[in-house]
This record gives sequence, structure tokens and C-alpha cells, in this order.
Amino acid sequence: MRTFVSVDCVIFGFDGSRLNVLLVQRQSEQYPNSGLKLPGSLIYQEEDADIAAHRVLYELTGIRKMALKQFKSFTSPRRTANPDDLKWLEYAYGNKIDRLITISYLSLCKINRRLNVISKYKTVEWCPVNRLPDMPFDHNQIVAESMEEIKQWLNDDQMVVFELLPSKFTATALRNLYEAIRQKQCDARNFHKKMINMFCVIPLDEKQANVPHRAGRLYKFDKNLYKKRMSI
Amino acid sequence: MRTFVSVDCVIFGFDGSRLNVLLVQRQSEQYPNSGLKLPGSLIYQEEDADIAAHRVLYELTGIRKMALKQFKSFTSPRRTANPDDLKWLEYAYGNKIDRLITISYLSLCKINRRLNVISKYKTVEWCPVNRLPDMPFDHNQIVAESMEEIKQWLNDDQMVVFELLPSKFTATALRNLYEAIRQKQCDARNFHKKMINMFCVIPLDEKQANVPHRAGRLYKFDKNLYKKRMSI
DNA sequence: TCAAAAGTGTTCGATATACACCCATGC
DNA sequence: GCATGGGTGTATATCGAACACTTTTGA
Repeated sequence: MRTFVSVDCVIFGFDGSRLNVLLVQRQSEQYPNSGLKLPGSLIYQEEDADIAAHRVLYELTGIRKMALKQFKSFTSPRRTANPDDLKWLEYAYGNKIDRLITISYLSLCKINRRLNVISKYKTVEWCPVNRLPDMPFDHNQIVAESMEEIKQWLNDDQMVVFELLPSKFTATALRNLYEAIRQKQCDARNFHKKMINMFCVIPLDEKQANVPHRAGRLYKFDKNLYKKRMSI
Repeated sequence: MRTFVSVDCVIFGFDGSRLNVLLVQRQSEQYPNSGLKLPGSLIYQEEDADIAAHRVLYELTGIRKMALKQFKSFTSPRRTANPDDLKWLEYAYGNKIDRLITISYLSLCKINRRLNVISKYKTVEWCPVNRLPDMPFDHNQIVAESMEEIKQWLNDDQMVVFELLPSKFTATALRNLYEAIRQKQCDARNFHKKMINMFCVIPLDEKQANVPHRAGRLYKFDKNLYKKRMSI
């Protein structure tokens, strides 16, 4: 009985109105189940899971520092019940694998960052979280549970939202992001007040361009100010 | 390279003033590092981690239903760095193990429950969380991180405290428990008001006995009332 | 001039905090 | 009668929720 342990990363991006997840396509069409899946990897001998997750992110995006959080292990013996998935594992890792346990990570990425795909994936694409394809293993379930986790993360630390926004953003973008994560609407007026009260959100003298209506003001998040004012 | 996956359980109990953790002593004195440790087990072939954790709890206490929550995987290659720990693993499981990853669980138990120890442990004992011995592997770190986790759990669901209290309890016991979990004091008067406002905490016509001061009223938690009033 | 979103203030109720006194009991 | 903790009430501050109208701009 050969048990292997992997990490899988649910990488969220925000396109201004919807949450997206970064999916990859496995390298060969000639093997079954070559559709989209979560990026992941076996954990190497000398790595712990955090290192392995950082490596997956780096190989996928070229980015070394990204917000990252371990959130749950998926261990059902039935997660490799599909023989096609097992065949793919054997092909991809050159090992006979009986059981695969995965430690899943939640990660946040600015969706407009240029991605330098270093690894062997054929395609890498952002996919709206409510339009996901059927994925192998229990990857659909992992994404579903990661939605709860990101909500929780936002509660613990409001500042995580800025990992998902471009450096300049509108009040509406920020509000849409909150609404996408919390999965409920909120009052735009009250939201605006609260945003203004966050001392680390700085209004700029710039406005949106190319919008078919009154242009909104742009804001930026001042991380250093936040750190300074939030430490004792 | 043989990687194995285990579960370890941090079982909390509350003695009226302090949080305690249930520790076990490994079965043989003739093997090194036979001191106290967290109860745990390798995950068996047909089990997922949740089932394995339930099994560990059952073998340890005879209790089948206990509040239980997966909270983190510990995966450092260095967690089995101590050769004594490796020797013990080999003795206990009859396998050569190179690497051991553990999925840790947080669990809550009424401390005065009679424990029916079914498994092979020599001793099983409650140990105050701030007086823990040095334990093998990274068990001390696991307990430390579980303190954060239980705090979080309390925030998500206030009702978990009642898993730690006897069926009848005083206002002071409840407050001490909150304080122990949150690790800070709170105003007894305001706390009392909030407790009274929890519709599912029912005052009884009974009082404490054998206390060297005015006896406090006993209360009970009505779980059914809670469920009824909290569902749509 | 119309459509679409931006931006702005006030009121109200709920909740959290701070704080001081009397009560019951065992010793 | 005194020490110890039990039990209650009031005032204040803060926060979030509800809510309507005017402004800007591009089409």
C-alpha cells in the first residue's frame, strides 16, 4: 500500500465582479481525464507542505510571494476511485500510487498579473468560480470548501482583500469583492463610509477611464501605513 | 521512502478553572521516549482521516460522539528528526517509517466523564494546558496551535462551550471557560447579562453545594431549544 | 435628455462597556 | 461580623442598518 501526499492550491483572482480560480490542463491529451484541474504536486522528500505549495505557485506563476494559507486535508480513500485519475497519476509521477491524500491551500492573486508559467502545464486559465468544469479527484469539492475558507479569512483579516485588487481600484470594485466573498449584497452608502474610515485606503486624484457613465475615483491601499498603525 | 499519515487528537477538557488536554503514555517503558504524548494513530487503509480520529477517540474514551474538528496538517520532514521517536514508531507499528505526516484534530470532552480506555495505553491523564510536559514529535507545537483554533471555534459557534461543561453549571464556570479560551478576563456583570439573554441557557432551581460562600445558581444548556430556534 | 453609476448625511436601534451596590453563606 | 463570591441596574459610547436625493458623464 503506497500512500502519497500532495498539495493542491485553490488560487483566487478577482476580475472586478466575480471570483475566479486558476486552473491548469494536464500535459497530455493522450491520457484520460486531461481536462482542467487544480494546480498541485506531490510533496517532495525534503519539503514540508508549505514549501511544496509555494513551489507549485512559483512554477505556475513565477511569483514567489503570494498570500497562502493551508486550509484542509482531503483524505477519503475514495478520492482516487476513478481509474482514469489513477492512470493519470501513474503517468504523471511514474509511480504506482494506491492512495493519494492532499493538503489543500488557499491562495490569492491579482488577476491581471502576468503569469510566467515555468512548469509543464499545457494551459493555465482563470475560471469563474460559479462556472467550474467537472474536475478530477475531489477538486470540485475542494473549491467549494475553499469558498467558506476565504470568507473566514476575510473575517479574520480584512486586509486580505487587497491581495486580490490591482494597486488602484474603485470603491465599487472593493465592494463587489466583499460581496463576491461574502456572497451577499451590502448597502453601497454604508460601505463607502466604512471604506473611507479605513485609514489605510487612500483616495487618489485619479478617476476611472473609458466607462460609459460617471467615472469613479481611484483608491490605493497603503500597506506600510497599515502595518505602522497596527503594531503596538 | 515510506511516508505514513497519522491523526493526532488534542482533546480539551475544562476543570472549572483551567483548560486541560488528555494525554496518553505509550505502552512500554523499555522503549525510549515513553513519556506523555497526544493520542493518535496511523490512518488505516479503508479510513479517511475523520474516521481515524473518531476511532482514536473511541478507543481512548469509549465515547462515540464527541465534538471534533480537523484543524491542521503538520508535515515538516524534521518532525521525526529525533531517532528515539523513530524507534518508537517502528516498535509501535512494526513498520520502517521514514516520514510521518500528521493531521491534527481538536476535540472537546466533558472532563468528568468516565473514560473507558479500550486501547493499549498504559496511562491516560488530563494535563493543564499551561503545564504540559515535553512531548515527542511536534506535539507541543500542535497543542499550542490548537489554542488558537479553539478560540476561533468559539467565535464561529458559541455553543461549543457547552461541550466542555457538565450538564449543570454555574455562571462563574461558564465565564471562567470563556476566559480560559479567550485568554482574557471579562466583566462578570456584563457577562451575566449576556448569558441570561442566551435563550438556550436555562436557570434551574438548584444551587451549588459545599462552597465556602454564597452558593451560585445552576444553569443548563437546552440543545433542542437552540436547534429549534436557530433553524429557519 | 436619458441611462447608469458615483457620491453624500441623518436617524435609529442594538450592542458593548464601564461602573457600584446589596445579598447570601460559611467560617 | 467578616470575607468571599453571587447577583442586579443604569448610563454612555460605538457601531451597523436603513434610507433618498443630487451629480457626473457618455451615448
